[in-house]
Amino acid sequence: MIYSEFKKIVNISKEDISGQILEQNRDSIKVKKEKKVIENLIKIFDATLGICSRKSFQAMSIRDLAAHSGLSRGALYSYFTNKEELLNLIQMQGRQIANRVLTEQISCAGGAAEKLRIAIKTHIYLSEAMHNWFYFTYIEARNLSKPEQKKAIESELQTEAIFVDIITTGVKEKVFVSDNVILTASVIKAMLQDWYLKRWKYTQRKVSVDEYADFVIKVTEASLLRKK
Amino acid sequence: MIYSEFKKIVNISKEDISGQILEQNRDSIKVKKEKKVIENLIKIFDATLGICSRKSFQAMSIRDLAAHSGLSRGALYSYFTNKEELLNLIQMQGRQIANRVLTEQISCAGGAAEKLRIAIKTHIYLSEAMHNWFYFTYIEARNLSKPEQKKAIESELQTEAIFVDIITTGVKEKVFVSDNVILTASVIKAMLQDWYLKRWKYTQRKVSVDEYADFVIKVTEASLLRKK
DNA sequence: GTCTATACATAGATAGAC
DNA sequence: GTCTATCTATGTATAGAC
Repeated sequence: MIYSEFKKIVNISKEDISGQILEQNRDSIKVKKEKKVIENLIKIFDATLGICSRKSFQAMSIRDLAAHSGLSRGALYSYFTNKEELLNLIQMQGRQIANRVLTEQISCAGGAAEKLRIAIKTHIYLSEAMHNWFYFTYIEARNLSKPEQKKAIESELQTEAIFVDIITTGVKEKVFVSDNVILTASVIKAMLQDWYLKRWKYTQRKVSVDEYADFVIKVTEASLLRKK
Repeated sequence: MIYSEFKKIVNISKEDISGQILEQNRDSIKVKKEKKVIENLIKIFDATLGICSRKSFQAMSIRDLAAHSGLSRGALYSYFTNKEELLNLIQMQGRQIANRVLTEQISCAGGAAEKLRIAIKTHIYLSEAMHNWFYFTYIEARNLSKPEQKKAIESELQTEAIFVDIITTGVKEKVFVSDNVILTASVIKAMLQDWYLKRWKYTQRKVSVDEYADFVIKVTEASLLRKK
């Protein structure tokens, strides 16, 4: 799999999902023409993520968003009932895309060792293609309402569970050795996360996506693979 | 070194540093009695960090802070000229304590392998003892002014450089093998950071500080130590 | 469906009493 | 040194015109 191809898949999902978002939020979205809604939702999401890569969601005013999205303040409120709901919509959208792509990709793989490599690579590719969203989700999670925070945590744990499963299978198949599967999965997640939390650092140092992914795979395998 | 002893060291530094903060900010602190200043600065810092473990700095109003610190709104402005400056003060204080403790502890160690183990353990102990501050610093870094952001980045890179140095020495001494020292240091930092960014997860799973530290050391050594 | 104008709330900062 | 009262700015949300 090559990164450029991977990016196309994500873009397709992006439009699919905007339709789904509409379905799931018919009540709070007042505009009726489906085409218009999808078109404007994408504008709104992109503008929000763009602004919030530089400042916090709270620091972004509706005035900001109106200016960057091209819609007026009044019009914006036809797509969400209040600012908090916008925050929820974005989180929902991102989780859905990420989840779909990740599970799709992993299902193709064969043995545990290959599955692990693909899971790592896909996750890093995903966070590269949807960098703004990954960053936004992590950094704004604490400003969600309690029930939405719960969903975010579930999603985080679900991703971790994918790695726990792969490693557990690998241990059973005797290709991996690990005395603490959960902690292993945790630190893998930590390394994956660094790619989108500290992107400025890697960009500055000209570390490529593939270089980083391969390195994480190497470190992981050094600790998991049976020594000969 | 045991965690409980370690915590005492940090508390001593906390008072020392409040004095230093006063020295460095004579111009913006209007209150003259040194004892009062130190006493109230500690109140203000603790209250801020406490509130900001639950919501963002921006979401914390001066009214919130007044209520939690025990000082009135008016009085607070005797200790900083505006809210942004308070943010800077806290970052400064934290960086100074962390930096001092980390360099002190590492200087005691012998060979590269031991130095690496102590550096990892100290960093995790530190972020445990000063959890609120570490979390706050990371999460609020993006809301700093450009020059203050630069200082934060320098501090981050400086910590990473400590690990780069240790590993480089180890490679020269032929106790470590690494074809990419900088990436190795980066992923070590990523694992260290997870301890304070995802503390809820580790608390929930009853993973102790020492267990986590030992695990990070194990993973690191699996990738760095020469295979026999 | 989208805009402009505006009501209403909240937060930062200051002035002057104690 | 600290407090209360208050000014001013900014931001969310809505109402009604187009």
